[in-house]
Amino acid sequence: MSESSPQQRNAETTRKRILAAAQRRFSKQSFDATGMREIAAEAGVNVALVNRYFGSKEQLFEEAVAEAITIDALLAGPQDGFGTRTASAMLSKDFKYINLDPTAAFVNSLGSPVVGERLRRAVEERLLPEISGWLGGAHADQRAAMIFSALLGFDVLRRMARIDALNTRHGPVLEDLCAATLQSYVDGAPDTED
Amino acid sequence: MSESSPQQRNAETTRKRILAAAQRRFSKQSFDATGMREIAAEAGVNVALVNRYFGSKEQLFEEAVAEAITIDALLAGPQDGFGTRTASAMLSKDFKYINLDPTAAFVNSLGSPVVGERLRRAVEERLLPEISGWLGGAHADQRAAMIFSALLGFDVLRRMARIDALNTRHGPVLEDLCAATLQSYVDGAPDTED
DNA sequence: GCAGATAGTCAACAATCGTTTACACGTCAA
DNA sequence: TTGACGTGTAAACGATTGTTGACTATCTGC
Repeated sequence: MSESSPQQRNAETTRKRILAAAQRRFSKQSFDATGMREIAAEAGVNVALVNRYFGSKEQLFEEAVAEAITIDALLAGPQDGFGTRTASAMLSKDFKYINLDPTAAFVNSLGSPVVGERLRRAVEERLLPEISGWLGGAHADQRAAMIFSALLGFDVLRRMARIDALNTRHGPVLEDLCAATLQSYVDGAPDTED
Repeated sequence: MSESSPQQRNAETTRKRILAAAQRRFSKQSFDATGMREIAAEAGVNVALVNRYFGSKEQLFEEAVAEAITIDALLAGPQDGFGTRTASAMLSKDFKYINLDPTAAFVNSLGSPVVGERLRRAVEERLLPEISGWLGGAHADQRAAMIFSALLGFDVLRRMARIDALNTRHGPVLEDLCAATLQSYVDGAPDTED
């Protein structure tokens, strides 16, 4: 391919190709795990060129995610039925609440590839069964996972990302919101035939 | 300190000291960002000894998190009021749903330090205001953050950790659970005076 | 007090990282 | 056609990584 069509020189096009490659890699691997040479190879250019256009790996990353972060699709439409609509979207095969690869761009952009499997097994084989057994009832596995997901998402934003809206000074409001959600997983097994 | 008390030799004690140091570091930094020499220094031993006791960095990590993962405290007590109780705990200053540092041990164990701030700002300054403005009403910032937290936690577990209970084949159940939660954030501003 | 085993250190390994410097190619104006 | 500028490459830099083999120090049992 690259030999038959020698790829005419164009700075702007090349820059975009590098940025797209960076977005793809950062969506699937952590910042640390992603190498400059890896990005350059995917873009079909030399490593030095990446540094030339973006200065450093950090600046490249910043530009890559800045362009990819938007949530427009989910906010299109009326507020009635948002929950149903979004829940449906969340379960769709290629769900994207931010561009490219959803949570990956946020969380997986941190993270080492080899670590994933280790943590996955610890959660799946030890933590969730514990909650699930404690819950009992129909769809206990799903409800257990939802509880852990609520804990996880909340804590990631509040403590890791230090989102101000989740600061302790808003405690009363947040407690009410969390309480209702969590209790609903404990009490309510949804009456769905599965 | 270490000169006045020459630290008598004890393999078992030293091993535990290394493991504790590893847990502390992995709780605060990513797997990649944490170096063997860093752990060894915190444990007060030579790098080579860490490899000698644990074989490799991966094995050390696995043993470190395996010991730290438990959720006992939250499951102690009746199911009535679990939501209220857990929500309260989530907001407490030193909340731990797994030992040491909560979500950090799960998510931060993936991740690069320099990346955190970049993502944090992207979410806080662009994503959340967008949702918040769309929501309107009281405590819109908190409700927006809760929505994103639900998205994040769910997607991390389902797609990154590939938790089986959240597999698409359980779609109907999960959709009901997610829908109720998400819609509650859209409709309901809790009637708390703040 | 003296082997011998165990606990721990030192130094170097090979690999990979992000980055930079020096150079070659391609294109366009004169 | 030639010079010059912008695009791209090649190669090496220094630093740091996880890991290993040879070595030293300490402790234990005789």
